[in-house]
Amino acid sequence: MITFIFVTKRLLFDMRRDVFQAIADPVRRDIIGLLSNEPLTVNMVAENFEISRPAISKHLKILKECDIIDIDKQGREIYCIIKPEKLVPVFFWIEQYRKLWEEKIDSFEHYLNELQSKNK
Amino acid sequence: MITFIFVTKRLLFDMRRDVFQAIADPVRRDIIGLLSNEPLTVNMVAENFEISRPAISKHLKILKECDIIDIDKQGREIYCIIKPEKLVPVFFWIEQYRKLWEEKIDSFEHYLNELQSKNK
DNA sequence: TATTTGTGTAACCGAATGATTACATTTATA
DNA sequence: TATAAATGTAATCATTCGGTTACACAAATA
Repeated sequence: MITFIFVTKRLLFDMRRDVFQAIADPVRRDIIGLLSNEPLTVNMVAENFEISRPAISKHLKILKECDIIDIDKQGREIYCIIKPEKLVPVFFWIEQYRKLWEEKIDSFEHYLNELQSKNK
Repeated sequence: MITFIFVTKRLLFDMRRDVFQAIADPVRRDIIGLLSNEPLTVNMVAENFEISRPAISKHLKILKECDIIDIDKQGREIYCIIKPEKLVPVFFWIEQYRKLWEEKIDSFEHYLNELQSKNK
């Protein structure tokens, strides 16, 4: 019985649940955008999209599992509150490549400048 | 016949292919990390992972489709070259929430300082 | 108390993901 | 030229994703 529960849990929770997964979907990025202004109930979030409310519920569930949002139950309404600090790992991951792309963009601009001065 | 080709193309290319999708997978993030040091051949990339070479080939294909890497064919070897500037949209997306998380972290630090001074 | 409202979730579906093995193709080399 | 090496890809598989509709349930309200 214990084994059964364990296996079930493993199957149910073996999916990747990290912030990179959370922001991979455009709908979830939009939800994050909405919640960054103010906490919203599930229905208020859903109003901003064409897809069904249960679909939004599922996206919110994934955001919860990735710990990007907290919930605050007020009676029968559930407010979703963003935890912006959970995005920081993405910032650090991307930041480590900043030097790389700045070099590349700089060298491209340098190339353009060279080209322009030659054509004068 | 034309219809058939069209439908096939649509089915084959309807998947999300953007930089957020590219970095959603941990293996692909590691590949980006490797390639940020130097261009590597497919086999050289694959040596760094436990999974099969075809699996790596597929990840590289996705990175190509997301335009994160370029390829440089040298005889029978294919070098993968990173295009770090393609990560910039992620940087801008995440950067817009910086103020939000800094405020939150600041207020938490303020709270800790208050707590500490009261316990003196 | 009966009903409406806000929300979650189960069942289902088609497509994508991420892996495998087996095979094809091109290029270098013995 | 025969073989080895580097790579891509087809076929297959189990799982996840992202959506739907239908239903359940608790809380507010008429």
